[in-house]
Amino acid sequence: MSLDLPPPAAALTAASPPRSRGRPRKAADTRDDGNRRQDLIRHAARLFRKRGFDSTSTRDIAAAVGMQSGSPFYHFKSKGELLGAVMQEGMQSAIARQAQALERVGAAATPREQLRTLVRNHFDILLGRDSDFIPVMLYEARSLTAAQRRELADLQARYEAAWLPVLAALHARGALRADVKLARLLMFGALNWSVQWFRARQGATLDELTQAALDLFLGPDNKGKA
Amino acid sequence: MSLDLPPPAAALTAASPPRSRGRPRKAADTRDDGNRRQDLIRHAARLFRKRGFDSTSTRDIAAAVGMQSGSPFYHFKSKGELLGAVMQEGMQSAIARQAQALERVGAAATPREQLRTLVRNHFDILLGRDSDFIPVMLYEARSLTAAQRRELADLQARYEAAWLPVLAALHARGALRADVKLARLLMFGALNWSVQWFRARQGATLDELTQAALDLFLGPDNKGKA
DNA sequence: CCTACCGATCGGTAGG
DNA sequence: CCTACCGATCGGTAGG
Repeated sequence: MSLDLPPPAAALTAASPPRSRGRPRKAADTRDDGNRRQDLIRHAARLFRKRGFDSTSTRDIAAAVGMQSGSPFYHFKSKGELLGAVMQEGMQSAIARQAQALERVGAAATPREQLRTLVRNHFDILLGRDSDFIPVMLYEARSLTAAQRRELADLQARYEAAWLPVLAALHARGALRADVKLARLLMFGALNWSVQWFRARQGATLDELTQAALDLFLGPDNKGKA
Repeated sequence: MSLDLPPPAAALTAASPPRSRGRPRKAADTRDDGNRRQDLIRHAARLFRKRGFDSTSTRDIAAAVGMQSGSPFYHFKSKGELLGAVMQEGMQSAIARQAQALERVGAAATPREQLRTLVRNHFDILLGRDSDFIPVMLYEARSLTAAQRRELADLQARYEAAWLPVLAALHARGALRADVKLARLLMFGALNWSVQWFRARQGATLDELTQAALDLFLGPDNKGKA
């Protein structure tokens, strides 16, 4: 599948440093194998989000990481595989962060607090630091092949799985009135659409957003403070 | 701005009918001026929705209406203007349909019934018959120029204006707990995202969707039937 | 609205 | 990972 050649140590910036002469150093334990690949994924995510998959050329991406136009294809078989890598990495990170957030709040928390945790974490993934991967996944899915979509489906199902028991518990105690399945779809829409209008450093904070979403989705909290 | 030549009467289909010979009939009062232009807008909307703006070529659109590759540019100065026309037409139609729906339900209706009308109409515009225009506007806005965006902003503001007093009334009587401004953004997201997952002829109907949305957004209806 | 075309861009590749 | 390139596609235009 992938090429066998290890990537040569590359240090190419605006003012290129003097080329090392003589015999290249032997393959050390710390070869920067994945660094360039990661650079490509990260910059591709940023450009795909900003301009869309179709409007971003592989040349744009190469230039962003300081490569020549053909070089991304040393790391990825095609532009589409680079898109798939962005989404895969985004979902894996999202799942990990979601698990950590739930662990932090604890299993003894009320369903309401668990939902707050999920919503707050979701906003962070969509709008916080390094938040290009999931928006790309949400808004550029059309450019995936059927096979790529299948590969992602499993990760997405894992991410969504954490929501259903929380919503079911809220439904059982009357805090969530709508059908659980439709409620999840509508709620995800409310959150995911924030990518279109939220601007950091202007308007609401992520905490305020989270509060507004909970206020909208759940009736008043009739067991505790006002 | 636009060319002065009236478009010749064109009747080109798969099996082209015999060409009319002799002198073309004189310019009648009913010249099919706008028909071809409308055809282009309608088919462009369908293709833009299905494949996206960037992945749809002007050749695709021309072929869909039975034209040659260069002919769309007789009707539109550029591909981007065709996109703008799709969105303009979509918004004008949406505003008209929303006004009719509100008229039908009547000003004496409760805020809850007015919101139901707005939501149901919005779903119809997004997911019902001839529902390509607004999804294109929602999901291809990135391809617009700044000038086009400004032209659309006025229409969008008019469409949104109908929602705010209804939401304010619901907020005033405690049925809507969240901040009105954020609530509108979150609600629009919940509705607009349905474009991504709703499949007609499978799953819920638009009426069921509307009910679920109202259940989610508003507390229980504590003045009337259960 | 068609015919015939241009210039630019793009994804991708061979060969080192 | 770079160099040098290819073939295809695309938006758009002149001229009728």
